[in-house]
Amino acid sequence: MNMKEFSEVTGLSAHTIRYYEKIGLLRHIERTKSGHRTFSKNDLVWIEFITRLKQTGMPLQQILKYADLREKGNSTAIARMDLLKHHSEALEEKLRQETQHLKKLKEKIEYYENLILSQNA
Amino acid sequence: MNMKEFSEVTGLSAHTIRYYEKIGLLRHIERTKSGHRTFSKNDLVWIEFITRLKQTGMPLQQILKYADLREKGNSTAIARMDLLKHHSEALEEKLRQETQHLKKLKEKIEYYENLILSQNA
DNA sequence: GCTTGACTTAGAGTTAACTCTAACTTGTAC
DNA sequence: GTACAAGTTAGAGTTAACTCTAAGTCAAGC
Repeated sequence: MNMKEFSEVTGLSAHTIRYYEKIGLLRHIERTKSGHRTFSKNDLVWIEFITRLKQTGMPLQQILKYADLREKGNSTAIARMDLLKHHSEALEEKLRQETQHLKKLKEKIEYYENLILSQNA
Repeated sequence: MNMKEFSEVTGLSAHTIRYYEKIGLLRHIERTKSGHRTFSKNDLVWIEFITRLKQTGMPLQQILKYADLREKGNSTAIARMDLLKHHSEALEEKLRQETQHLKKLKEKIEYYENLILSQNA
């Protein structure tokens, strides 16, 4: 898969993909003999995982730590699992808070609805 | 309420509070004759609302739009309600996605748990 | 073989949201 | 009345995560 295609399927710009490689989120990307990147199915799976972590609010620095552990092989399985466990707990807490915020927002919307009804009465 | 107290109850630094005033998120903050800010109960309610919007991912620019509408009085009630409705819909969608992400994360954690069990067997 | 679009790099620029600094003034506890 | 903590301003600096630029090389269709 060339850069264009990879960019399209991941939804990330070529700039962003190169940036991710530069900071070490993507590693060992194959190259053609002329120097162009060639992305594999594995690269795709990995970047989708990165995207998932990112979309749940994990900063790239911490994703990088996961990438470092992954690089070191099987012996780091427990450390990686711990990292994911912490993150999923934080995410659960965030979900609880956001749910609470949503409820309050809806109450405020309802307040506006009543206000507007009474203005038109 | 002076700056120190307001900072403590809101959990925001004095720097951040002044910054919020500078960009127009906080307006008409009273001053003592010597120039020190004095925050009211109203200011507190308003900043808690700002914080809620912020914590659900609304950028300050958009919160500022809400503040502008609020400034203009009752005639903007519908516009403000619309803004909140859009945001609460976006938030609902975000919650759905995060819930999905959480599920996948937990699956991955379970995968690690099994892996580690089999390594120790 | 030439055009046009895609690719490469190093490094500069941008944006949001703070965060800090310097230089100074005010308030409060002894 | 003197420390010292807390307040003020304008403006500079920081951080994360891109995003773009310049200057060039490569690939594919005609």
